[in-house]
Amino acid sequence: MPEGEEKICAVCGDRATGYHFHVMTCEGCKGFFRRSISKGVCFTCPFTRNCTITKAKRRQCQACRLQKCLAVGMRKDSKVPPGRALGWAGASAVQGSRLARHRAGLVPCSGSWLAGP
Amino acid sequence: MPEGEEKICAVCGDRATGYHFHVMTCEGCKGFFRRSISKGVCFTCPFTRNCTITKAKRRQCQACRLQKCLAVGMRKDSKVPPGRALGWAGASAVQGSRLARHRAGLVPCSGSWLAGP
DNA sequence: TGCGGTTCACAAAGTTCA
DNA sequence: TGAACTTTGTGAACCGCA
Ligand SMILES: [Zn+2]
Ligand SMILES: [Zn+2]
Ligand SMILES: [Zn+2]
Ligand SMILES: [Zn+2]
Repeated sequence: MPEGEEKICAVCGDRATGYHFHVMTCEGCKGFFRRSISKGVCFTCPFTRNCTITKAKRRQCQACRLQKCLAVGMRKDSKVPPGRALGWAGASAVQGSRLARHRAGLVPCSGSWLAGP
Repeated sequence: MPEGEEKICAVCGDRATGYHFHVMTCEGCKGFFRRSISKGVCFTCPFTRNCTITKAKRRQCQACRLQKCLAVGMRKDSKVPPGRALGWAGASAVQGSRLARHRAGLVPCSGSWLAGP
C-alpha cells in the first residue's frame, strides 16, 4: 500500500483502518463480514439487491452490505484464491459444500439474495 | 446521532429515548407506531385530520397520531426512504400491495383518513 | 507492526404486563 | 397504552501472534 494512500473503506466509504480479509475496510465492515461469514447466515434484501452502501446506511440492508463485501473481494483466508475473479460460476470449481464455500467468503448464500450471472 | 441533538419526540414532543423506526421518538410513539403498522389498522379522525399531537393529547386521535408518525419519517426498517419525499403519489412506485406498503409505513391506509395531494 | 479475533458498551427492535 | 425489560446486531478498543 503506497503511503499517503487514502484509507477509505471499499465497502461503505467510512475511514478504513487497514486491510481486513484482503480489502481495505473500516472496523465496522470488518466485524460485519466476520460475523456474517462465520455464522453462515443468509440475509434477504427487501428491495432489488442494489441498495447503496454508505457509512450512514450500511446498517439498513445486511444483504446488500454483504454482497458488497464479497463484490470488493473480501474473503476468509482459508484456501484457494476464489474463482470470484472469474465470476460466481468460477467459484463452483472450488471444492467443498456450498455452505463451506459460503463460509469461506467465496460465494453468497444460496441464490436467495444474489443471482449469479 | 448528531451531537447535542435534542432528545425530544418528533411526533408528540415528549422526552425521546432514542431513534425508533428512523426517527427520534418517545417510548409511547414507538409502541404506537409498531402496533399500528404491524396490524395494518385504519384509524379515522373524528375531526378534520389536523389534530395537534402533544404528550397530553396524543391518545385522543390515533388517526392524526399515525399520520404525524409517517409525516416525520417513521417507517418499518427494510424500507428505503420511500416515495414519501416525493409526496404520497411517489410511493405508488413501490412494489407490493397497498396493504404491504401501508404495513411498511410507506403509505397511510386507503384514503379514509388521509387524502393524498 | 499489521491484521484476525475478542470484548463489551451501546443502539434499536421486539416483548411483557400493570 | 407505555415504562421496563429482553434480545440481537454493531463497532471502537483491545489483545496476541506472526
Ligand atoms: Zn465500511
Ligand atoms: Zn438491499
Ligand atoms: Zn411521542
Ligand atoms: Zn385527528
